[in-house]
Amino acid sequence: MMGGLAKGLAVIESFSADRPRQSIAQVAAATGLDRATARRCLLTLAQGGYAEYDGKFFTLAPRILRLGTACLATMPLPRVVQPMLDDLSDRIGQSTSVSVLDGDEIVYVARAAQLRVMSISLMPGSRLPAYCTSMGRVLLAGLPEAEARAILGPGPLPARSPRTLTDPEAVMATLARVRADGHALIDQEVELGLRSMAVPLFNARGALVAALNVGLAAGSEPMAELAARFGPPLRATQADLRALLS
Amino acid sequence: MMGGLAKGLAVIESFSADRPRQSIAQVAAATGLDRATARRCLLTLAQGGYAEYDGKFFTLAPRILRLGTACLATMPLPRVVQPMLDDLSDRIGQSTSVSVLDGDEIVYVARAAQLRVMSISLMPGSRLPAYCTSMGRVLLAGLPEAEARAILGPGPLPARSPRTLTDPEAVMATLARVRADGHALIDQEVELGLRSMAVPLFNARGALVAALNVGLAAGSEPMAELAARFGPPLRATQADLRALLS
DNA sequence: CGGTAGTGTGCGATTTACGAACAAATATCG
DNA sequence: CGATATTTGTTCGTAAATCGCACACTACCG
Repeated sequence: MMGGLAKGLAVIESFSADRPRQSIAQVAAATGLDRATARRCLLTLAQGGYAEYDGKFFTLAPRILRLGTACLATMPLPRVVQPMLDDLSDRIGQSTSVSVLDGDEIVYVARAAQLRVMSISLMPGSRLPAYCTSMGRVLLAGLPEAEARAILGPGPLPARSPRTLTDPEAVMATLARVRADGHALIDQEVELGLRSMAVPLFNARGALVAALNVGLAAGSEPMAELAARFGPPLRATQADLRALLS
Repeated sequence: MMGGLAKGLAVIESFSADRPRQSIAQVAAATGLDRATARRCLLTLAQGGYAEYDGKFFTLAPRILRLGTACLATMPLPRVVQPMLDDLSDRIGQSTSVSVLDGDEIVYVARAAQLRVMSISLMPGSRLPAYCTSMGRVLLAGLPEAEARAILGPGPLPARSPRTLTDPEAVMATLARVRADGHALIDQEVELGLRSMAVPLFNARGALVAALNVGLAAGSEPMAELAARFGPPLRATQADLRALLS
């Protein structure tokens, strides 16, 4: 309906860690927009304080963060779960997180970090693919089979580690298991040395709204023991949050 | 130049923690746009997956976070400082943060939390006013006097606690002190029970690019001791980062 | 010097935004 | 309870904006 707005948002999204500084032509190429249009978008962003221009390259300004945090702030989820996440994390001595599904990715909305075991640093707003993460499996398991299959696509899925399941049907099979168990276990599929366990978070009406997980360094213990150790505290937090989530 | 984009961004910013769900008319009132225009913006956002519409109210969708995180990802700052922040936080056993200045607010770009002492939860993208925070004082002290005074405005500044300095000239006086000391100390000005100390972060060319702070619960010790205890580790990290920042 | 890549600037055709008007829902009040 | 106000959502015609193309200009290189 409003082309200009959609184009401008696409321009913002064209910036990433790989391309923090872009020229007009680069943005035009990345977004498929005409150079003149990209220029107008970028100048508008610069005028609004959302971007900076040194005459050659454009950079996003901190003001852009207002857009994202407006969303985080509007979600009651982070505010409600953060205290319980901190508490849970303290009790079990491991990092815990809450995420929601956005397309084929999970988006972290809250996190209580303990020890750094991952190579990348996760924070609210960070994204990981759904198919190879414990929270992603939990969230996919809550969808109708056809929808989950559509999100996974025809495959093969990118192997983030040697242990990643790359066949969509293999992932679909784990989803059935997740539904039966009420939790998902991931053993070094997203990154070698990292294991995690996730449970779904339901609201008071019983709808699946998010996932809660614990991540820890891979050890020698069998995965079954992991479920025995972290299942109870996770389920306790899950139950506590059930009444608090709308 | 591109009115539609600017209006759409204003619509996104009109959402906040206080107003997570807004009707068309509410958005129109908050942004000063015509109802028809606000409607087009919102429908465009919904069509792009940035917002959700239940026929009555609009809500921002997680996809919006892509815009903000696109910016965080483009900033080399978070990636560079996060490991050193974690390390520093472990060594001194307190929460540490890095922020940059955006207008009259500081924006957190990285954070290593230890114990929760503040009533609000801070995360990358969070904002606080500059005038009453240690990092804000450091960043204001790096500006020309006239600019700092312009940002502070005519006053009086809102008193976030009984100890908040509300007179812009009083704040300006502390800035001179900050320049002389090379650090800023804040004693419960942003919130009762919370103290903090900040140092500036310079890049390799000597330009002020951010501020680094440590926050801790207020105790009985004099503020001077705080400077003696945390000054050395803060300055060590400050020096380590100097070469890494461009 | 010619080629390449990038930027800035008109200029029609098209699209969009504005404002008012209409329809529907909600609130107010006798 | 029913009728009138008031607010909200939607539609529509017109005026003004943008879009995409084309061309001129600069800088950089072989």
